[in-house]
This record gives sequence, structure tokens and C-alpha cells, in this order.
Amino acid sequence: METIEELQDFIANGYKTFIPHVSMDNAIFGYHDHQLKILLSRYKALEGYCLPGGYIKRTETLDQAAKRIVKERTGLDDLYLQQYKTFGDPDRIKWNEIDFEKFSEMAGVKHIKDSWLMDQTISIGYYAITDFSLVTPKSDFMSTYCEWFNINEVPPLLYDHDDMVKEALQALRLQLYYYPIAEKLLPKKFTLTEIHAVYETILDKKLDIRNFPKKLVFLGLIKKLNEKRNIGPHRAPYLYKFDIKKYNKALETGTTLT
Amino acid sequence: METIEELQDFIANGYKTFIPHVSMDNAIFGYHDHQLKILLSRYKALEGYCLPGGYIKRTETLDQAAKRIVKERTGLDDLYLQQYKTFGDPDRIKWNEIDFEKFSEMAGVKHIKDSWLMDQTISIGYYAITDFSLVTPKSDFMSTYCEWFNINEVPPLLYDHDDMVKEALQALRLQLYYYPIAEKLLPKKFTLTEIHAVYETILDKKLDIRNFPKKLVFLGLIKKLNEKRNIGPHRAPYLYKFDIKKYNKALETGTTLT
DNA sequence: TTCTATTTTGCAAATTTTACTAAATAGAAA
DNA sequence: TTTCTATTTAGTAAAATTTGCAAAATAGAA
Repeated sequence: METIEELQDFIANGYKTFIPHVSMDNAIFGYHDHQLKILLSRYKALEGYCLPGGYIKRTETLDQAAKRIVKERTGLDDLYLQQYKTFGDPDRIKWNEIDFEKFSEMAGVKHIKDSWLMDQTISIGYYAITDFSLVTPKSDFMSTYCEWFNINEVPPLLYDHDDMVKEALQALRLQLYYYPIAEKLLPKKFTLTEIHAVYETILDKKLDIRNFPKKLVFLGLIKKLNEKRNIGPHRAPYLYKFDIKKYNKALETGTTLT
Repeated sequence: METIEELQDFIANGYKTFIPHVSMDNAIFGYHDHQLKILLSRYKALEGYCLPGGYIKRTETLDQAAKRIVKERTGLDDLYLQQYKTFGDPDRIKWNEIDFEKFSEMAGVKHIKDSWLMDQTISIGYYAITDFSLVTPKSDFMSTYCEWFNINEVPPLLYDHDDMVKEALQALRLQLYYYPIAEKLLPKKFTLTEIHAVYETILDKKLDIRNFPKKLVFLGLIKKLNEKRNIGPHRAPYLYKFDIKKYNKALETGTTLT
């Protein structure tokens, strides 16, 4: 949403385009060089941070909605997206956290409390993961900003979003064992050290530097190339790439690491 | 719903009690003696079978709603319940499958198409599992019947319920490795042969009769008792029981079998 | 006492996982 | 050209786990 006219139309008529009582909140994780971050938004009518979210168009699937919402914030189209849980506690939204007056004023709309937006809503949780160095977080008319936070420095969030982050991270870590999620976090050609760092950082756990790559190669998920990378005054590491065929098969059937 | 008055009130005013645009469909699995079944309903206004479902009260959590809906069909309170996925394709409900005239006539309500019930709806999927020998499926005013179907003899279902069953079964099988679901499917005291059958049947897969129980005992999930059961002219098998402490710990942290 | 159907148990082989350190090497510095 | 530094790479033995097998035990019926 870019203009106040759009916002007013959304408040007045959004229920025609979007499904009321259903929203979506996305835990967008970002990895780069040993760091795991998450994208948080600060909305103008709210004191505090929350996950970027949105509503679902009547014409789109849930996956499409998640993709659209994530793209609005990251500009990226091609990240790993996964539905992990739907949240529906009746008290998941603390209405007293919302400054209705401020919101009314901002939007130039009276009786905001009667809007379709302010009724009880369940929220579908997706998580996404991408390389955060590729992303410039985008704010919109509603939010003052949208920024990457280190996963260990996430402030207390509004609503039930603390819980969402916890569960999303749990799901991400579990799925990292089954699916080659790392593929989206590395360049086409990468070194063993780099892929090792992805797993260690996301899992927040030490993995043996000698045995770990052995397994990836053994499973056939990655293939050694006949190229090296120059990294200054050190021995040049070999480059590897994901094996797309094995990758897709692993996506279907699931694999196990460790 | 027992009476036509209740039904009419539900159609007219249900949106005040329930969250519109959100429903819940439950894949209720039943196990007993080498058989895995699923509970299917046939509604009066629909040609065909579907999963028993319902709506979510504005005052209850999703888990509570699932528990209530499952209890309506099975009478049971204490079965294993798990949210597994939310379904939201815009074309998941094929409106032409619904006989509006029949429904209108049955309910004694005109303009049923304008009801809050007939707008686009996303559906939250839970699966449940219980011992089907403990259950007498219950129909209600809306459904002609509700019955156990062998998992291999499920007819094509309405809407996206084929997909739901497929995904629910997948989730059940995956979770059987992580959680001691079997606890709900066996009497307090059971034999190794019985628990072995639970796993083989649900997974639809052979498990070594000698090695499999060893693992369960080794993990501490089950404990040998100093009792045997008389089973006619054969060697009497020892009885086992679940270790509740280990069980709860396994529920929290997850375990792995095989 | 014998017989039948079922439960129970052990071990060796194969496989997988784990733990561990020294050699190689690219470029910078001397 | 040589030395030095920081980093990558590689192999093996020990430990743990999983797998594959078959024979003995036994409760009650005949």
C-alpha cells in the first residue's frame, strides 16, 4: 500500500478482495555469513514490532499469498517458503495494544473499530528463508520500518508473534534435516566451508567439519566441481554445486542428515 | 445439531458464535487389531462422502475446536489430536457439488446461497487417532450417516478431502516415528505383539519382530511388567506398559524410531 | 505325555557414525 | 627464491548401531 487513498479503499472495501477473518504472518529468516536474522516490521499504529503479514486474496492459494506478501517486503520471488502452523487462540490479538485513535487519524477514517479488519482473525503461519544480503527490506504506508534483526536479539513482539517465531524456527530447524533448504542460501557454486556454516548457524550447533561434508557428498546432494576459488593467501578450496536431480528427489521423498 | 430449529438458527446467526470463512476438517483415524480405518460422513445435501468437520467458536482455541468436533462424532475426549495443515485453495470447494435446493428444502430456509456459510472458506486440518472399537460413530441432523472406512477402501471424496486424507496420513506416519502415538491405541497393559501390529499397520510396512520391541524397551518408552496374559494354548506373553515419564519427555523433545 | 501355536531370546556380520591430525597449498612477506 | 601464515583437504581405526537369522521355551489342549 503506497497511498492514503489505497489504504482507505482497503479499509472500506478490502473484504471484497480479501478473505475476512483470515490473515497470514510470515517469519522471514535471512542467512548470510554465519548470521541468522529475521525480518521485523514496526507499524505506525502499534507500539512494538511484529512479523510482516497480510491478507489472502479470494483468488489466490495460500502459497501464492505467502509468496506475494514475502515479495512485498523482500522484493524476492524465489525463496524457500513453507506453511508451518495456523494460529487461532481467541486472545491471540491483544486489542488494547492497538492505538485505534492513531490509526483512525492516520487513515483519515472514522469508526475504524467497526471495520472488517478489526474482527477476530486466525492467522496462517509461513516461514521463508533467503540470503539477507540480497534483500533491502521494504516498508510501506502502514509501517515505519522493516528491518533485519539478529535471531538472538529479537525484542518481545506484539500479539502471539513471539510464539510464531519460536515455532517457525523449530520448523525450519527440523526441515533443514529433511530438505536441502541451503540451496537457496548459497551461490550456485560454493565451498564446503560455506555450506558447513549454513548448517551450523541455522541449527546453532557444532557439526564436525570433516564428517559433515562427507555425508552431503555421499548422499549425492552436492557434487564437487573441477574448479577452485581464490581466497587470498590460503589454500584454494574446491567449489561444489547442488545436484538438481537428487535435490528434487530429496524434496519429494525427504532425506535425513545426521 | 439435533433439531431443525437449531439448524435454522445456525444458518441465520451462526456467524455470531462462529468465525466465518474458517472451517475445520478432521481426519479421524481408527486402529484396531491390524486394521486402520478413517471416519467418513455423508451429508444429506451432498452426493458423496467427506471428512467430518465444523466451525470454530469465537471463544475457543483451535485445539479446543478440534477436540469438540471430534467428540461430536466419536464421543471420545481423550484421543491423539494434531494440527497438520491448513487448506485454502480458492477452488477447494466445488460449489456445483452442493445441492442448494435440497439443502434449502431440508433446512426450511430460503436464499441459502446468501448465508454466511456459503462464502469462501479456508479449512484447518487436524488429524486424530483412536481405537475404533471404542467408538460408535454418531450422525447428526445434517448427515445421513458417519462410518468407519478401511483406509484402503476410501471412496473418492468431495471438495479437497482426498488431498486432506493423503496429507493427514503422511503426517500421522511421520509423527508415529517421533511421538508415542500408539499409547492411545492400546490398553494400559499390552503385549509386544500388539504394539508391533500397531506400527506395522499404520506404517503399512514390515518391521522386524525381534529387533523392533528391543528398541522400544531400550528407549525406555515401554516397560516390562511382571505379568503375563493367558491367550489359550500358547506360551503366555508378558505384558508391557508405557512409561509415562519417558513418554512425556518424548512428547516434548521428540524421539526417533528406526 | 505329547502336540501345537505362539512368544521369547542372542549373536555375529554388516553398516554407519564418530573421533581424530597431519599434509597440502595459495599467496603474502621477507 | 624462500619462508611463513592461514586455511582446506583427506583417511583410518574404533565405537556404536542396525540387520539378519533360528532355536528354545511354554501354556494349554489333545
